[in-house]
Amino acid sequence: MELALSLGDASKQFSSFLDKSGAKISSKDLGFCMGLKIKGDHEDEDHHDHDLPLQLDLLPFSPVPRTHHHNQPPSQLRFPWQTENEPGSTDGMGRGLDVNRFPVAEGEAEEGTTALSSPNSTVSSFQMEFCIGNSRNNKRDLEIIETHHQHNSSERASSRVSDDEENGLTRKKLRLSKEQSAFLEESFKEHNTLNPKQKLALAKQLNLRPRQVEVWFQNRRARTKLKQTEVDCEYLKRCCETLTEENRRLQKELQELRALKSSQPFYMQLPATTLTMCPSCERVATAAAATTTTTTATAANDKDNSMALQLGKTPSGLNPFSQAQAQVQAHQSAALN
DNA sequence: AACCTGTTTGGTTTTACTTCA
DNA sequence: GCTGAAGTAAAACCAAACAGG
Repeated sequence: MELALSLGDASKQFSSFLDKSGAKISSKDLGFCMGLKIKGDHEDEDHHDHDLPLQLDLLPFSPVPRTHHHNQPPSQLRFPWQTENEPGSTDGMGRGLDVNRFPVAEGEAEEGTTALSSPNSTVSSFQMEFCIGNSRNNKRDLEIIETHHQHNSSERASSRVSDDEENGLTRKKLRLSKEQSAFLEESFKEHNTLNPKQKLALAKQLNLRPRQVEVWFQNRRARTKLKQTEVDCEYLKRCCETLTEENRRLQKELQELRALKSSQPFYMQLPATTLTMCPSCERVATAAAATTTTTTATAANDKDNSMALQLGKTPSGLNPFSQAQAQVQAHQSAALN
């Protein structure tokens, strides 16, 4: 069994599949497709039907013919910012996803409604009634009276009015279908904000209220921001851990240097010329200058940080502690000779 | 008017538990 | 008594909707 998932130009990802199934697609179409090719346990047998790929097109504009949709032509949508000449656009505007179709449109395109609903969708859908009040400021004027299908998920995926729905069980919330969400998601990738025109066009295409589209984009932006915050937080956490570790290492190094200094006072009195450098020109300081610097540093014994800084400025590339050790060893061998 | 942010609401999924064959 | 399937209630999660700034 082979499973392939494609975002974007489905024609490329599934060319091998589609070649076998003979499906023709336009390379211009943008789609979200999932291909499933089942090879049965009896591949050696003559079960050709097992080799037939199954491709699910999860966006309304994905290019595979919808043979499971009563041979209806695929309903294709375009983004509001696309012109009719742009890829993905069709002249079939205005008949989009209608899982949350307005009651007005319910009757005229019921076949399409059913066809566009994924049979495997667990998404609920509702029949809505809109009672528009007088005040435009009162958001609740736009009452949604919806009743929930109490049947199985595939039935819930359609927008048909059931007997239960007529009971007037009011809900204010509905879930968008996968197709609607996917289309909004694609729209969001293009533009994470909408101008009023785009909002209206999207709402029309998806058979949603403009307010729903607006809220969806708001929530989507919030989710994006939250995710980004989490990522940033994680990054800062790692930075903090790295710096803490570095700090710990430097503290340890400093302690070792202090111990070295107290155990070998003779060598530490020697001018530490090779341990210092001029902070301005970043060259190793002269003996006199170094002496001055060293004296200063020694006088300010408490200010170990400055010493560490100086040590850290050594141009050799070795770590300061190793360099100090090397110097001590050199002095020791010189003293022995 | 549009957006952000925090909160509420409710649908869906997961989990823990019980019952039963 | 043990096991696995089936059912169920509560918890957890997530997305839609709302309110206020």
